[in-house]
Amino acid sequence: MDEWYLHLLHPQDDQGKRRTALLQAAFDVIAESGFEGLRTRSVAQRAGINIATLHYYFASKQDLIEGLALFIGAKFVTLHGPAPKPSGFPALDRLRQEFSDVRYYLQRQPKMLLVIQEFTLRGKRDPEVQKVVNQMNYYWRQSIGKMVAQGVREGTFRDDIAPPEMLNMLMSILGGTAVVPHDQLGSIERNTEAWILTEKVKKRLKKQKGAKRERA
Amino acid sequence: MDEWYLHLLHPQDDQGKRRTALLQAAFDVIAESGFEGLRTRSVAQRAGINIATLHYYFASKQDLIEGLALFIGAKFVTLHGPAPKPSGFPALDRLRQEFSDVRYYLQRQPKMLLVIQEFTLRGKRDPEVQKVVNQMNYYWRQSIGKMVAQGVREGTFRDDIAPPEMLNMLMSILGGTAVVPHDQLGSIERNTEAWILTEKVKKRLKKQKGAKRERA
DNA sequence: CAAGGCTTCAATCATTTGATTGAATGGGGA
DNA sequence: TCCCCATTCAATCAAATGATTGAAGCCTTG
Repeated sequence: MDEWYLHLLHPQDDQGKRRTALLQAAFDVIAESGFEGLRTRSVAQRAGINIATLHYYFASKQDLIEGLALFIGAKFVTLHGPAPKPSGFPALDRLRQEFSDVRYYLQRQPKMLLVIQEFTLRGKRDPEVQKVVNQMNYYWRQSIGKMVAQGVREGTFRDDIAPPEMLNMLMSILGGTAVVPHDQLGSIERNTEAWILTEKVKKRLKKQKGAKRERA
Repeated sequence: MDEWYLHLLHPQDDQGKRRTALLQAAFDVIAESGFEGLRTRSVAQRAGINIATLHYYFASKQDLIEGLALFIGAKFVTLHGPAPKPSGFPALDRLRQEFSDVRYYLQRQPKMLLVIQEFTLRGKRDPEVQKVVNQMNYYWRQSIGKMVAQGVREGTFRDDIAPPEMLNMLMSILGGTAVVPHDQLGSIERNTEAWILTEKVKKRLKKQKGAKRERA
């Protein structure tokens, strides 16, 4: 996924802004009523625009949906939770960033999560949408794959598990957080760290923590 | 979740059979086109029944959907993958049964998985559907919770992780398998066992495996 | 056989929905 | 100023859609 699409998020001209307003309206409608309740009329009304004008910007409903898919894809790669405090282990920081992102989506962007799920389902019967969904998944998997490689190389992550297997486990754990009560995310994060970090790093972290408590 | 609803799956009389045929047809339509494409006409046609007759069995489309939710809830608790070979550790067998179930759904019942996801999304805006979805999740979580308790009690599962936390991890791992390439499920199962089993049990299993290889 | 009620169906209704049309609007350039 | 063209809109169309109606079919019971 390249970055050519960023203009979608920050349109320059009036034309782009109206397009974006329509996409945002479509996003809201889907978040509220799902694809099941997506009506071109509702989208136009919510954007304060005539239906015919909507069809000026998007030839058909399908066009609107595909435009929204790209819009969401662009947002997905730029939305992040707050960065964790540096721990001295870059790969661990990246892992914590992943959990921070999940937390951010669950708590601050639940609509985004909903709409992504709607698109994931629609992708099963809509090849154009599927493309974008696949890109998002690929991007995410790739990013976690790099983190695993770095963690093992650095000695932050244990090396007795083959990196692709470690990647699978992380994908499953992170992806599954959606089915777990939201207030249990901390528990999952802690246990994931306990599972993935080497003993040496865990000891080092414990020492740091002890020193911090000392100072306080 | 009780078992009073089993009549939904094995109707006795003609009336029940026609009802079930309609539900099955609705299930198929949703699997193919989602709620987005659910039309009473398609359902009736697929069941080879007149639309008015559909409305005789289900007063409204909403009625049909709620009926289908119960139907799926009933199927959910009865569908299982093949039972694993007994390992000598009951809790481990239950864990393997869980993975067997996931594998079964992914490979043999992908439609069921799709439709459950559709209902999960719809539940967000439909309280009646939400009830059934919640029941299914509760049932599943409960079942895994019992397994964890048994595993720790037996000494099959490690005891240095609080059972509720172990439950969270398992839910996340199992729930996340949907986002991982299906052929990686074996890798996840192996690593989950490696994570959850006590050293003693792992050694015992390795010895069994060695003996088996000896005999061969 | 006749009565009564459960079940089915073709036909129809009112509304919703995606899309189009042709006229109006308004700003920029010659 | 006048023209051009991109943009916007009220009005409208044809098809789709959830639901209803009234007649007919069929089985059980007396």
